[in-house]
Parts: sequence; C-alpha cells; structure tokens
Amino acid sequence: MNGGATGVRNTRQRSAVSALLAELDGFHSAQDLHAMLRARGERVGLTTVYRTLQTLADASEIDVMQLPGAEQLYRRCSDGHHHHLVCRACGRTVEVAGPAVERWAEKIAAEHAFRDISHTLEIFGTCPTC
Amino acid sequence: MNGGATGVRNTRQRSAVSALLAELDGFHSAQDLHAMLRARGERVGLTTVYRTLQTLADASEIDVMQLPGAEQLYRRCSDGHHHHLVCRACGRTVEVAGPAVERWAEKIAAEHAFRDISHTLEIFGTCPTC
DNA sequence: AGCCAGTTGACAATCATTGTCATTATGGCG
DNA sequence: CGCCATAATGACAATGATTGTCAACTGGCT
Repeated sequence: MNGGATGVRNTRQRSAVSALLAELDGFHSAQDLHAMLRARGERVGLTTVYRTLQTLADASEIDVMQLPGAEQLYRRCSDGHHHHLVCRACGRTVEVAGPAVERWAEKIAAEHAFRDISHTLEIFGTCPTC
Repeated sequence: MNGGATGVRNTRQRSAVSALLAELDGFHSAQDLHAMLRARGERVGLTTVYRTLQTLADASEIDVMQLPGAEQLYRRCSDGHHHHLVCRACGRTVEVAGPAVERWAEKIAAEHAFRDISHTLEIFGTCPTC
C-alpha cells in the first residue's frame, strides 16, 4: 500500500447518476434526479444520489446553485468558469461567460486587499417564450 | 379610509428587531438575532423574528444572503443596489457598488431576450487581517 | 372606552439534507 | 478462480432551518 490512497470505485449507481446528468439540460434538485432514476427503473437510493452529487460537485464536474428556500440544484456543466442566465418561469438556462465580471471582481477584491477570491453570480429573468 | 391599504403597525417586537439590526454589522441568521434579543431581555418569539425579517426584506430595508447549508443571513444595508465582499474567515463585509456589472448583466440578458432581470452576486475572499 | 384588523407566539408540521449502521459489491491479490 | 478488505449502498432516523396554525393580544382609530 503506497499509491492507492484514493480508492474510488465504479458502481452501477454512480454511472446511472452521471449518465442521467449527461443527458439533461438545466438545473435539477437531488430529489428530482432521484425520482427520474426510479422512473426509468434504476434502483438507486436517495442517500446515494446525494452522496454522488456531492462527490461530483467536489470534483467540479457539476455546478451547484443555491435557491431561496433551502434547496440546491445541480447541473452538469461545461468546463471552465462561467455563470448562468436562468428563466424564472420555465427554468431554461443559458451559460454565459463574463471575463469583464471576473476582472471586475478581482479588481474590487484587490482594492480591499482580499485574497483567495471566489464569487457566485446568477442572473434571473423571464425568457422570450414565457 | 382611503390610502390605508397597508395597515402596518408599530410594535415593540418590530422595533426591537430593527434596532438590533441597526447596531450590528455583518450578516446574522434569524436564529442568531433571536438569541441576541433574548440575551438582552427582549421577549420576542422566533416566529416573529422570521416574519419581521421577511417583511423588512420585502421592503428592501435589509439584504438577504443564501449560504450553502440551507441557512440564510440577514443584514441591514444602505439604500440602493450593491453587492458584498465577504471574508470567509471572520465574516467581515464590505459593500461594493458595481455599475459596470449591472450594465453587463443587462446587456447579457438583452442579448438573449430575457426580460425583468435581477441578479445575485457575492464575492468571497480572505481579508487582510485574517 | 371599545372595536377591528394586524400581530404575536408556542407548538406542530414540513422539507431538504445528513448521519447511522448493517449489508452488499468492487477489484486486486494470492 | 475464489477470497477478503474496504468502499459503497440504502433504509431509516435525526437534524435543523423555516413555515403553517390558531387562539390570544394589542395598536390605533372612531
């Protein structure tokens, strides 16, 4: 035992969650995803869905969004830093990149001598079809 | 009876919550505020604290911030639209205005034909003294 | 003073999320 | 190829913030 410190295993349940996220668009809650998995016949426990999502989020393979009301939504996302424009009626999501905002945030932080900067930014609105 | 559609009353409890927020800096949870009120001898129910905070937030007299972990924090804030630079170690908060960001958000939204835009933005970092 | 509607507060209910722990399954090794 | 340590699972209980309920109360007006 030397290099094997990780010990991450490949399981049916983990694949199922990843696969589902891969073919979905938009944000979904953990409970939502669990219901979908059950609906397609996959037998996965709710606890496992939560744990898997947490693992994926830690690995930055999915994005998490906090919603007022103590609910968090998960979404498979493209690589790199970006933000979301979300329709508050139908939930449709558009990924937007904002280099200007990143620079602005870093400038502001630098002005106040803050280090190790991160930020959260979500834009809400009503999309054309709603 | 003509303009009196609101019917908002001045109560001891409401004043207590407002007064507490007025002399506090930084963000605090509802439970936190309730504990402080009790500590100084004010007799206010937890439910009332929640309702008062909600009312104040609706009136835009305080700001609300969502925290991972299903907790929301409240803070008395200056008028007008602004954002926060928060130290993730000591919780110190700096209000920052970002006209550039507002304009950027509106431009992005317009490009995708989204209407009725709002947005949330928080910047986290470690402040110089931490 | 007395009335009415807004307000309060103790408590139960809700709801997403996390902890527990016995059982199961994975993957490398002999 | 079968075994074993250990990661992973899942049913269920527990947590913890927030919201609903409803009877009692009170501010402000007539």
